Amino acid sequence: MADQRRLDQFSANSRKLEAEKASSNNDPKPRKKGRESLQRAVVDPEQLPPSYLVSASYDGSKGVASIKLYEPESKRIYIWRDKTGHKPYLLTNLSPFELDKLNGVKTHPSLENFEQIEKFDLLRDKTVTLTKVVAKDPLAIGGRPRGCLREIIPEEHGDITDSSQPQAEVWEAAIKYYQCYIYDRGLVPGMLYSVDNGELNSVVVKTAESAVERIKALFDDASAEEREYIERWARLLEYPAPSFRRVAFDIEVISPVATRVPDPREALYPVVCASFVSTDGDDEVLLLRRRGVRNGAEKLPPSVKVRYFDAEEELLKAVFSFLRAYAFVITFNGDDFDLRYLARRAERLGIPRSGIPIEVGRRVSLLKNSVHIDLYKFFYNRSIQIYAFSNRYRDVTLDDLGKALVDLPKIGLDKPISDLNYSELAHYCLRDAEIAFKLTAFDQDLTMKLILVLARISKMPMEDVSRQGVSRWIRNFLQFEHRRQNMLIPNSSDILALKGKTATTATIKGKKYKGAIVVEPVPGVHFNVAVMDFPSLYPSIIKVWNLGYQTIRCPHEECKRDAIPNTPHWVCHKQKAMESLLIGSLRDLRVKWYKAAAKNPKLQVGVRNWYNAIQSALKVILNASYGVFGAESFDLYCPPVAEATAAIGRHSIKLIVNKAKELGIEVLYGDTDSVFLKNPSEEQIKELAEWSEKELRMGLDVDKIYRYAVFSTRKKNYLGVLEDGSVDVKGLTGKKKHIPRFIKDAFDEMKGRLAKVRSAAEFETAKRDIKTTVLDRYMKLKRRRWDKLSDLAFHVVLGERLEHYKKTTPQHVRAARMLKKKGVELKAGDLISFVKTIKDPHVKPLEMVTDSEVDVDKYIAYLQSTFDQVLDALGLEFEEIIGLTKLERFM
DNA sequence: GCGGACTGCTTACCT
DNA sequence: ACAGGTAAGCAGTCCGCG
Repeated sequence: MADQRRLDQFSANSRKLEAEKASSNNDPKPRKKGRESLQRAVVDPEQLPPSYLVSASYDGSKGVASIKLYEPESKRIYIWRDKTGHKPYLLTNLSPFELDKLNGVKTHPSLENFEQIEKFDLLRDKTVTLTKVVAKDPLAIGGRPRGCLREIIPEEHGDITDSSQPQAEVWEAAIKYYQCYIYDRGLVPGMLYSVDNGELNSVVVKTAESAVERIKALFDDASAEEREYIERWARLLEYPAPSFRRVAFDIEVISPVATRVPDPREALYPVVCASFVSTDGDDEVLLLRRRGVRNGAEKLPPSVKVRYFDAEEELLKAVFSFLRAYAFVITFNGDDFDLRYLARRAERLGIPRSGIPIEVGRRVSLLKNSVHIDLYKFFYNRSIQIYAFSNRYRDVTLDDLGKALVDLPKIGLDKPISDLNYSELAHYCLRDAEIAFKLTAFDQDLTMKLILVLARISKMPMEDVSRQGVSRWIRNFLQFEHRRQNMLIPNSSDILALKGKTATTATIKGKKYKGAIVVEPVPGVHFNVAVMDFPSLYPSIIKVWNLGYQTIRCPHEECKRDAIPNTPHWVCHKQKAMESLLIGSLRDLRVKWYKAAAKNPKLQVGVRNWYNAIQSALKVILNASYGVFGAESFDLYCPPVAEATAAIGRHSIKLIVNKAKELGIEVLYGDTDSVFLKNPSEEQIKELAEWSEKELRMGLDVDKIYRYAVFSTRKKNYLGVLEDGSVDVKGLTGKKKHIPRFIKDAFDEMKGRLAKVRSAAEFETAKRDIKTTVLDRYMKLKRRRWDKLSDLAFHVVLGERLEHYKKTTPQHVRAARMLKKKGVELKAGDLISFVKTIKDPHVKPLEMVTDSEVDVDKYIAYLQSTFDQVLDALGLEFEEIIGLTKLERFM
C-alpha cells in the first residue's frame, strides 16, 4: 500500500501532541481532572497516532462506515468515519441492460448505479462477469423484509422471463455492510491504523520482525504459497496487545416480586445501586437513598468510593459518565439486562437520547463511544468453554466462573435485594463488578487478549467476535480471503447443488455421515502406556489432502482418479483449496511455534503469556474447522468436505493401528486420532512416527505416557496415571458432574489412592483401601447416615423449556415441574437438583425432600454402577466387597 | 396384569 | 447453530404368558 506509514515515524512527543490536538480542549490524562474531562470519544479526528482498530459499524445518520480506534497512549476511543465514498452493493448475473428492465430496481429510491466487474468463480473454476448493484443504504440491499434489492431482482426477473432464460441470482447480498467495508479495504481489526489528514491508513509494524523471521525459518521446506500464508498470519499474530483501559460494572434494581427479575423492556423499578471496578483503580459504588433503608455496619475497603444520590436520574447520569469515560466496558449479561435496563429507565425518567450513551439492539446492547464486552456471551460460547478454558468452569454463571477462574464467588443472599441495607447492597453489587473485572484481568488479561486475537483472525469487530460463535469467525476469515483474491463468495445453495450431499452411513441414527472410529479397549490394568496422536488431525487432513468446497468433487475429469478412501469422492490436484491453505497454515503455526513458545521459559513472561493467548485462540478455531463444513448453518456448508475429512481420519488411524501391530506393539485402545500402545520401546515409537510422516504425510507425536492405565470393556472410559502422579479420568460416571456428592467423594477417594500406586505390587494395598472406601459408603447408605440431603442430589441440566418434553418425562423434568407448581420460574439451561425417593414418581426436588423419603437402594445401585467401571479391571467385585457371597447373590 | 426385551429420549461425556 | 461416537438411565411400548 502506498499510503502506509511507519510506526517509528511517530516520536513519543508528537504522539502526545496529536492526542491533545485531537481531543481539543480535553485533558488526555485521565487521573488529573477525573472522568468528566473525558466525556465523549473524539469523532473524525484529522490526525491520530497508531491506534488499534477495535470495531466497525454502520453510522445510519451519516450513511457511512464508522470505525472505532483505540489509541493506546491516551487509552481512548476515537471514531473515524469513512471518507472514501464506499457504498453497499450486491452482485448479480443480470447485465445492467437487463436490470434496467426491472422497474423495482430502476426506480428504487436508494439505487446508486450499476458497474460491470469480473470475479473468479471457484465452484465453476472460471472467471465470470457480474454486475455490481450499488446502493446508497445497506438496508436497500438486504435486511428489509420487503422491497430490498436482493429480493426484487430475482422476483421481478422471474416475472418477465420464461423458464428457458437463465435465472437471476444475487451474491454477497447478506454480508453485513461493515464487514463488507472491512473486506473491501482489507482492514484487520485488532491491528494498528493511523489517521493522517483525515484518512485511515494501515501502520506497518516493525516491532515483531525478528519473531516473524524466526517463524519463517521453521517453514523452509514449505511451498512458496504456504510460506506466504504463514507469514501473513505471523505478522498479524505477533504484534502485541495494548493495555486495555476498562471498567466492569453491575447494577441492582429493586423489584416488588423477589423471585422475578425486572423486565428490562419495561424498566418499571428504580436502579438502586451501581458498582464500578476499573483498570484505573477508582472503584466506586453509587447508591440511591430510599426511605426506610438503614446503613449497615460493614465497611467497604477504603479504596472504594461510595456516593449517595437522592434522585435516581442523577445516579443514572453518573453511571453514564463512567460508561463514556472508559474505552472498554465489561458486563455480565449487560446485553440483555444492565445496559438495556439503564437505557429504558433513563428514557422513562426523561433523560434525552443524546444523554444516553447506549445503543439498544434486538439482541445486543452496545455503547456509542466505547466497546462493550458482555462476558456472559463470551463464556457461554461452548468452544471457548471447552478449548480455551479446558472446561474449568461448568455453569455460565458469575458465581461458577468467579469460583473456577478467579477464586472469587458471588456473595450469597438470604433475602431479597429490596431488604438489604446500604452496606449489604453495596457489597453484593460491588462483588459482581469485581468478579466481572477479574474475569478479564486474570492471567494478564487473557480474556481481552483472546478477544483481540480472535478479532484479528476472524476480521471481526471485538464486539461481534466476543458474542458470536466459532462458525462466524471461520466464515468471516474465509470471506475476507475471497475478497482479497477477487473471488466470488458463493451462495450456500450453489455449493450444495454442485457438490451434493453425503454418501456414507452414520453409526448414529439421524446423523448425516460416518464419523470417527474408536478402537475396542483391552480391559485390565496396563503399565507403561504411551499415547501417540496426530496433532490437530482434521486440520492436518484438510491441509495435506487439499480439501475445500472448491477442490472436493472438482469439475475436472482427470482429478477423479484422486479418490478419497471409503467414499465416492475425489479431490482436485490442479487448484489449491483456500480452506486448505488458511486452516493448514493456522494449524502449522500452532503446532510448530505457538504451542511450544507459550511454555518456553527462555521467553519473557509477557511474551509467553501473549503466545498462550494466541495458541488458545488457534486451538478454539482449529477444533471447529472441520465441523463447520458439516453444519448446515455454516455459509460454506459442504457435506462432502466434512465427510471426506472424517473418512480420511478413519483411514489414517486404521493404518497406524495396523502398522503398530506389524511392529510388534500391542494397541490397547484408540479414539479418532490416538493410539494407546502397551510398553513400546523407543525404537518402536520412532519407527511408527517416521512411518506416519512418510506414508501419511502427517506427524504422530507421543502425547503422554501413563505409568499405568485402567481400561474396562467400555469405549471412551478409562483412567490413566501419569508419571507425576496426576490422574486422567475419561468418561467414567465418577467424573460426571450430575452425580451426587456422596458418590463422587468416594470416587475421588479411589482416584487419589490409585494415584499413589507405582508398581504392580503396590496395587494390593491400594485394592484393600479401595474396598474400605466402597464398603464405608455402602454402610453409610444402608444405615441412612449422610451429612446433608444435598449430598444425595443429582444435578441435571434442563436442556429445553419445560413445555418441550412431550414424548417422555425424564426425572429431572418431573422434579422441575414440581418446582414450577411451587412458583419457581425455570428455563432451558437451568440446573435441576433432585433426590431419588421411594414413593411413586420416585423423585423429588432437593428443596422439597425429607430424609425418610430417600430411596437408599437406588443410591446403592448407582454407587455400584459407578464403581463397576473401574473395579472389574482391578479384579474386584462390588458385591463381594459389600459382603455378599456368590451364593447369596444368586439367591 | 406383569415382567422382560426392546426402542427412543435425554444428558453427559470423548475426540 | 462446528461434527459424529459412546455410555447410561429412564420412559414408554410390545409381546408373551394356558
